Amino acid sequence: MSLVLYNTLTRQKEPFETLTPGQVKMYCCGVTVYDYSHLGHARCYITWDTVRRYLMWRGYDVHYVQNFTDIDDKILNRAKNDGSSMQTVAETYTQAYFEDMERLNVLEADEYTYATQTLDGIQRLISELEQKGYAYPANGDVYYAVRKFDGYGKLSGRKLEDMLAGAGGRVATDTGIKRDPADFALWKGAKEGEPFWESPWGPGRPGWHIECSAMIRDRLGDSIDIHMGGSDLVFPHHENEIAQSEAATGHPLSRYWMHNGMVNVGGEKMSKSLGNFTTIRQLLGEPEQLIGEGDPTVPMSPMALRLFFLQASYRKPVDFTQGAIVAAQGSWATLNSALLFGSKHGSKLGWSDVKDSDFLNPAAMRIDRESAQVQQFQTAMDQDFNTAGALAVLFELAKELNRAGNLITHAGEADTSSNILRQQWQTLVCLAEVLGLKASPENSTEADGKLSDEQVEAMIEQRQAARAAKNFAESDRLRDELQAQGITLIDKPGGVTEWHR
RNA sequence: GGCGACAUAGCCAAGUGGUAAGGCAGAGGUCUGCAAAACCUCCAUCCCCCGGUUCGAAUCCGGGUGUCGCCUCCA
Repeated sequence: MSLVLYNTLTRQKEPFETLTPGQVKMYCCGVTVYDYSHLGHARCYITWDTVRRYLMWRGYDVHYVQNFTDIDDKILNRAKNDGSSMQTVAETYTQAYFEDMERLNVLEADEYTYATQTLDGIQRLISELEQKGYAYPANGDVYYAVRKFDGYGKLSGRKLEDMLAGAGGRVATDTGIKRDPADFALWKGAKEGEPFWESPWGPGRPGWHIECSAMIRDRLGDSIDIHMGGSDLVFPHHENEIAQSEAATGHPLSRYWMHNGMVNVGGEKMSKSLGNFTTIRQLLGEPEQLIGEGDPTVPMSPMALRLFFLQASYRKPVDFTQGAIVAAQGSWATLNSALLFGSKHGSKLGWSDVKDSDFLNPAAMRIDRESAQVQQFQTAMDQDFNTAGALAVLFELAKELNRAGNLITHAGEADTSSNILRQQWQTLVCLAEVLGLKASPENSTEADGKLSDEQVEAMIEQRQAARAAKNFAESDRLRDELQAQGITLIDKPGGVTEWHR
């Protein structure tokens, strides 16, 4: 049984074979840091974080590199608007990106690269392309001569002739400088007042596509295993990367190319240019705000957002709607309460290690890799990272654990043995970890520390008295008041009322 | 105009030849002063439409219809 993944380059699923056995070199196209990240970015980096986590779980030694585009016209424009500098804008939104990703439980890359720190590599690569006849200077710019590269179009499956035929007037505008309208800039000469770097072609800044080619070469070598990014990058960005890198090195840039589907709103792609985007922090609330989950100003928890994306196939577009938020929140509540099973019921089940520091640490858990659940999980994930199929395993475990937990709470004991529950719980925690899902703290514990047990008991007594006097309005009022504090009452036969937070 | 993707229950969604996973929501029952909680049970004769191949198709082939993406910055 082996891992199979969909390769955009060949348009089919292929068995995963690395260049070096047991090692994976992967590169992900990062963000251009000129604004807060939106849900499209969230999906992208959650997707590749999950792929990375799964490859690690499968035993691969993974080296994951991601870039920040911190030289770009949009950053420049933003700086002009804000009366700021390109560097300040870039640093602000790079920091914001890290904050957002941390909340979404996206692991940090092994290495981050920045265009501003790759100028040498970029210039070396452009020089090389120039020497080999793939690049030519013009008016202070340097362009890549697309027609010199035989494989141009192999990733996106298009022919130059087709593209130009249908593109209308859009590509014809700057033909005065370019030799061919499809040629793209490797280096852009600086205009008056723009930041610049010195180069053999005069002061200027790198084009967008060249930085990825240079960074990959610098950090990972001529060929890598997986290159990934949003499906909107297939053309021209990734196509151009291939043209640049392969013309220079003579080796395939990447063995596999993977692309995630877009996030849609009302059936249309979420994007900056359409203005229909929701930023991650708009949806989740500002990161510095510490708000209880019951607070209506926080409509979605980070893990629910992550789960929302994982419930769909990473390659298909997803529609982001209010209904989707609600459904994902509900789904997450189910998984979350099961993930908390150990902390909540472990001591009642006689687990002696509940207080150990590693009790909740999946890395310290020994689960049975041969168990039916783990095998089902792996079979799903091996099939091009079928996270939706994998989640079915988690939900089955979660439903059983929640049922057992409810029995413990309401009946005093579960009808499943402590050992089996422990195995199920640890399996759930470990598999959830592979998908980057981790328990959020119980919503009531912190927020409702105001009421002591004694106060609760006192109120229950008052309510019992009201009930005895058939003053149900008063008894219901007391129940509601307690419920508002996160305390649930359970009336049992015989006039006994139990409660839990 | 060129290239490509998708169409499965109220909603989301897995499944690529062997008779429809899972989630959300919903319904009924037990219980209850009511409500809530809990537990039990139910929820696609069918996979956009029309043909074809096959013992057998949501799954393969042909033809439609619809939606979306890329071809300009984009995750």
